[in-house]
Amino acid sequence: MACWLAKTEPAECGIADFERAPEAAIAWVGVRNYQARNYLKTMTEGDGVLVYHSSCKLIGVAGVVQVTRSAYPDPTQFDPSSPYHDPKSPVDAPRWVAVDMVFVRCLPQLLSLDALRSMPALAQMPLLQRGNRLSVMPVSAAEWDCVLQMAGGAGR
DNA sequence: GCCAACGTTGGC
DNA sequence: GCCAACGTTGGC
Repeated sequence: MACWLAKTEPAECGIADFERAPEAAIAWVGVRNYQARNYLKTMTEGDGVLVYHSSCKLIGVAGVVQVTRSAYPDPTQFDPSSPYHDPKSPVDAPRWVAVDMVFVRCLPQLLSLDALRSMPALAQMPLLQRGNRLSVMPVSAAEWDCVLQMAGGAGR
């Protein structure tokens, strides 16, 4: 199983939205960055994903979800009414992909950005690098364990 | 709302 | 293919 971290604005789609309907898969749409998209394409069913809340009051890792469907064309790219509409994406060769994810758990407490920065074991995470803007990024097994341990939970 | 960082666009 | 302009991200 591979591990990932995905950024989201909780006002739009946060861990609470997954928790609210724990049986329902949510489509992770709207990724419009090529590097992040390429990571999305390599996700497989069962992969774990740390949900990171950004652009909000409580910034940090808030929970864990799991991939239930690997990459498929992101429908919002063809929807003129969607904020993610991409008129330049060819219908016969979709530019952007989505994956489906399902709730696993909320962390007992949010792991703040400061807390993450305080851990030497996490210093290499792209998330913590200066100027980083990647919205989907790989997480090493060691980083994953570190994060969950900090959160007071079990490992993988 | 500010601003640094960085990706994308488009003219040449 | 270069590079300036522009837009977006995201913490503060």
